[in-house]
Amino acid sequence: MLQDRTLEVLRAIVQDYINTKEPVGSKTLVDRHNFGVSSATIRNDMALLEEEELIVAPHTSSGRVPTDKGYRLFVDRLSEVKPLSNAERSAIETLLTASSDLEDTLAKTVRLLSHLTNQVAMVQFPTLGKSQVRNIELLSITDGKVLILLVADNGRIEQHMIETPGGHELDDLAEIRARLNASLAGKQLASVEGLLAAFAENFAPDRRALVTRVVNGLLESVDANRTEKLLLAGTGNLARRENDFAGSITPVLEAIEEQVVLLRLMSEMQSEQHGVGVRIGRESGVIGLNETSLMVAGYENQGAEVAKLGVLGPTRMDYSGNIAAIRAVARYLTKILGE
Amino acid sequence: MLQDRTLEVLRAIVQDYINTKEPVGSKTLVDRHNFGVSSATIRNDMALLEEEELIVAPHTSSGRVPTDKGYRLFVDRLSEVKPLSNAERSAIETLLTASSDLEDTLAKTVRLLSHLTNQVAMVQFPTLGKSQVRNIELLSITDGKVLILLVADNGRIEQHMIETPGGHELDDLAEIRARLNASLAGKQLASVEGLLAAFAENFAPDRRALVTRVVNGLLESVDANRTEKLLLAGTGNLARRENDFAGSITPVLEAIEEQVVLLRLMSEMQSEQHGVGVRIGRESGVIGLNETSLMVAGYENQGAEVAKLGVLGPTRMDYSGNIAAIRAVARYLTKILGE
DNA sequence: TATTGGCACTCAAGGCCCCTAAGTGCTAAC
DNA sequence: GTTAGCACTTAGGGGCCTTGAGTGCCAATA
Repeated sequence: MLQDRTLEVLRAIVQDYINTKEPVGSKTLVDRHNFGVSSATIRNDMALLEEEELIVAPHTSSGRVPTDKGYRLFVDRLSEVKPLSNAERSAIETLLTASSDLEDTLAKTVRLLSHLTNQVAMVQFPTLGKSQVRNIELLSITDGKVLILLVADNGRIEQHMIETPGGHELDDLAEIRARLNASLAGKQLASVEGLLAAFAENFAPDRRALVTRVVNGLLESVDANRTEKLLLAGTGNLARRENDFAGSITPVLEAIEEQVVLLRLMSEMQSEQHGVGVRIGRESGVIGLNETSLMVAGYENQGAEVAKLGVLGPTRMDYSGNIAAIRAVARYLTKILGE
Repeated sequence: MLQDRTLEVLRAIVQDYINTKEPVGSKTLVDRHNFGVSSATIRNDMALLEEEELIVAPHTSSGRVPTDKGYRLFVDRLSEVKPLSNAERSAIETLLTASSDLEDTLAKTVRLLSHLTNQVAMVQFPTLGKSQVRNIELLSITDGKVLILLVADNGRIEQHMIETPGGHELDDLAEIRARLNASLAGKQLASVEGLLAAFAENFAPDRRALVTRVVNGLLESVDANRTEKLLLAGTGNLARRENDFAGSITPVLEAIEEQVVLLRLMSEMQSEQHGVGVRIGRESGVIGLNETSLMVAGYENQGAEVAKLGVLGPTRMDYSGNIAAIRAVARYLTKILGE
C-alpha cells in the first residue's frame, strides 16, 4: 500500500501536469509544493508510483506524466471538488433561464457547459424509456400524409410523418386518435409496443390498413426516441487542445459525429465520484477516444433521472474543476426543469 | 489580357497544387504537362501571372501557389466539370432514398455529400420565406401548456410550446385554431405577421389574453423558421486537412458551430459556375473563414428553390470535382423531394 | 529505517553550420 | 517570342555539439 506522502506526490504531479502541460520532475515538484523533504525522497516516491503504473516517463530522463490509471486514482481518491467561483455561479444563473421549450433549454445548457469547462460539452435529450405517454395526435397534412405526434411527459415531442396511399377520412383519424389516447395516455413508453399488439383488430376490416400504418408509425416514433438525441457544443475547444493529443483529432471528431457511440458510453456510465461518472482514456474502450476522457452526470425531471450531460476532452484535463461544473449545471438544469 | 497559354499555365498550377500539395515550379510543370515550350518560357508566363496576383511564391525561391484570385479565375473560366465516376453515381442513388420524413432525407443527403467530397458538408433546411402555411394546430398538453404546430408546404414542421398561466378551455383552443386556419391556410409565411395584426380583436375581451399568447407563439414559430436550420457532416475531414491551414482550425470549427454565419453566407451566395456558387478564401469576409472556400447549390421542391446545400473546406480543394458532386446531389435531392 | 547529498549518466531540445535541391530572374543569343 | 545559360536565393535536412532538466544509485546520516 502506498504511503500518504506518496499519494500526495501523485496528486501534485497530476495537478502540475494539468497546469503546466510539461512532464514534472522531482526538483520542480519540491520547489512548487513544500513537502518538507528533499528531491531525492520524492524521487524514491516517484519510483514507487512508476512501479504501480500510475505515472510514466515519456523519455528515459525527463519528468513524469500520469497514466490513465494515475488519473483514475486521482479522480477516485485524491481530488476535491473545486468550489465554483462566483463568476461561474452567476454565469450559470444568468445564462440558464427557464423556457417552456425543452430544446431551447438544452441548447443553452450545452453552450454554458462548454464555456465553463472549455471542453466539448454534451447534453442528452431526455430518454423516453421510463417516461409516459401524455398525448398522441394525428394530423392530416395532405390527402396522402398524416403526421403523428407523440408527446411524452418529459417534455419531449416527437413527430413522424407517414403516408396513407389510399387517402384517409378525418373521422377515421379522429377515432383512431381517440382510441390510441384512451389506451396509451399515462402509460409507460416502454409498454406501448405490447399495448398496441392487437390494437388494429378492434377496427372494421376496411380500416385496418390505415390503422396498421398509424400504429407502425407510432412504434417508429417510440423507437426513434429510444435512440437518444444529443446536443453538442464547443468542438472548437478540441482543436485548441490539439497538442494534448499524440495523434490527430480526426478520430475524435469522427466519434463525436457518430453520436451513437457517445450515447452508448453515456448511458453505460454510472455516477461515481461526487455524482459524476468518469471514463478516462482507454477505459472507454473506443479506439478513437483512447486519449480522451468523458465525464457525465445525470439530470432529473419530476424526481427521476431522465438523461445525462457532460464533457469530453483530452485525458489531461482539469478533473476537479470540470466535475464541479458538471455537477452544478446538472443540478441547476434539474431545478429549472422542475419549474 | 493574358494569353491562352498563360492561362493554361495557371490551370496547370492550380491542378498540380491541389494534387501534390507542394508549391509548383516551372521545371516540374513542363515535366508533367507537355506545353511544348521550355521552362524559361513558363517562367515568363508565371511572372505575368504573379504580376496579376493570380499566384504567389511563398518564399523568394520556391514554386508558386494560387491566390484566392487565382482560384477564382480557375473556377470561373478554366475548370471543367469533372464527370462523376460510376461509383459516385451509384453511391448517390443507393444512399439517397426517398423518405416521407424530411429530416431523414436531409440527414442522409449531408452524409452522402461529405463522403463524396471528403469535406465538411452542409444542408440547409427549406426556408419558409416563400412557402405557405398548410396547417396550424393547437394542442393542449397540460393545463398550463399549449403546443403550437406550424406545418408548411415545404414539408417542414415547427413546434413551439407556450404557457397559458390562467389555463385554457379546449373549446377556446378549437375556435382559435379554426379561425387561424381560416385566415392563414394557403397564405405565404411572410405575410402571416400582417394577417394576424388585428386577429385578437375578433375575440371576446376575456379571451384576448389567451389569443394574444397563441398569436405571439405562432409569430415566434414563423420567425424561428426564418432563422434557418442547418445540418452538418464530416467535420472530421477538416482536421484531416489541417495542414492546409496556416493557423489553427479552431476558428473554422467555431464558425461552423456558429451556424448563423454559415447560413447568412449560404443565403447570400448566388449560383455562378455550372449552377454552383463559390466563395473563395477572403471573399467570404468572415475572419475565421479566411482560408476556407464554400461552394453551394440550391435544391428545389415543387419547382421553386427552397434551400441550399454545399461544402466547406480549405481553399486548396478540388473545385471541379466538388462542383460536380454538389450539383449531382442537389439535383438528385430535388428529384426525390418531388416524388 | 527513512531520508539525504552527491555523483555519474541520459536524453530531448535547441542552436549552429553546411549542403543540397528546387526554384528564380536576368541576359544574351536564336 | 523563345530559349539556354548562369548567378543567386532559400527552405529543409543532416550532422554535431551543448545545455538543462531529470534520473538512478550509493554511501552517509539522523
